[in-house]
Amino acid sequence: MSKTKQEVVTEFRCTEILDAARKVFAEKGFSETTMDQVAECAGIAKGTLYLYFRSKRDIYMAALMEGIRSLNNDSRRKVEAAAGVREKLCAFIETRVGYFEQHRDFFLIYHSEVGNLRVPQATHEGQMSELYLEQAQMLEEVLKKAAAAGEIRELRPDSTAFTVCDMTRGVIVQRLLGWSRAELNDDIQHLIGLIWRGIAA
Amino acid sequence: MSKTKQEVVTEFRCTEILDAARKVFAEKGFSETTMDQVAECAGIAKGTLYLYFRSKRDIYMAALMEGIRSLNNDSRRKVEAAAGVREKLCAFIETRVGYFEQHRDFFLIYHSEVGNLRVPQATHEGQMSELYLEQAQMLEEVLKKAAAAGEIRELRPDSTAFTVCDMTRGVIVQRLLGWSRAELNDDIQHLIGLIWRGIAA
DNA sequence: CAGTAAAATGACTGAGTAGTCATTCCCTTC
DNA sequence: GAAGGGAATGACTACTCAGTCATTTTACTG
Repeated sequence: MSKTKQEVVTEFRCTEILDAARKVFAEKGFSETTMDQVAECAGIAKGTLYLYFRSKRDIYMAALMEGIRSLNNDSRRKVEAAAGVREKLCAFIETRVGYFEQHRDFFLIYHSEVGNLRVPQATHEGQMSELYLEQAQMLEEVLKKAAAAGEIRELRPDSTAFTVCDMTRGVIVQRLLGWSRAELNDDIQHLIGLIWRGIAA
Repeated sequence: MSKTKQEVVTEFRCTEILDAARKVFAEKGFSETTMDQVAECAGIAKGTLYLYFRSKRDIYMAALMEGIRSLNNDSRRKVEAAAGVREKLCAFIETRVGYFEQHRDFFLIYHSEVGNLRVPQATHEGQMSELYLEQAQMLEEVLKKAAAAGEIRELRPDSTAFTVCDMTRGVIVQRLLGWSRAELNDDIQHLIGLIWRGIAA
């Protein structure tokens, strides 16, 4: 009973902290953000942060990982629900673009972290690229099956999967930086058109 | 005479510093790199750095800008020299992939900076994205002309240009992280195949 | 409405580092 | 080979900030 209550409070605080973290880290980046800023944004004292997280990096990684996990789950669900290959691809792209439009803060962290190819922190080593690879592998499976069924031509599914991910990310960046004035759906359809002709049998 | 000599020394020192900077910034990222490390890597004292550059950020941006400028020049030259559209595209991708394979340090900085969508430093504001857009615009021109000549189908040249850039960058990342075990040329050809079918008339 | 335990606080500390500048070094010139 | 001046040096300063912990606040219980 009391334990449940405690858990609820803890979860609430954690969410509060991670939301604040995403906001400020997105604005300034990891190094330029101070714990005082995170605390202020979350409306709590700095010491409190350390009741729920070990370190600054911990908060950052937690905010990042949670977002990626949630995004991957969304993507997987939508892709599985879609019927044909083209629809699955469409679902993948739409889900991701949509998710990031809804969570710009998260995208900024995500994108900047993907930009960090240098060796990650020991504790989280691998975890990040594991989650990153997960999305690509999901697509890879779709492409493999489609190729086996003759629905698309034979090509290297791994490389192609990565490329689709890259293109999707690219569209999001274009939109975020205001380089694209088109409607969201036009951007997506344009991209799908390009990909589909590229891989069609 | 003496002025020329001084200029030579200055240029030499600057090159020396920027090379060292690229190396250490690539390893650790901007914030985690100390000026002492840059100095040590360049084989000079820290104070000397400040005889040639105003600040840490100055060195970083100089290293970055010089690289981008050189890359863009290479790309433009090769693209202009190539005959047809497909060849121009090929030249673009080959040049960039090749350049980055030769300058991995630079790519790490470049890639991490492209990952920073937050507001850049006041002084260099815009300069970065200007140089970044330059490459895409070059491609855009090629695509526009090709579309007008009926060599490729009609599509949004701006968006497509960005997408090609994203895909190119993606291939480089795959190779750098060891996610691709294919030969360099296979990766490039695979990508071109994908793009060409995607945009062909 | 005490009494107590858990949660929250924020002043403080210690480590780290960008940038400075008095001093030293070295090269040129006469 | 002495004098002069510009280049190089690195100890030092002034500051920032992650993480701590003694103190205060809050919440619960009997």
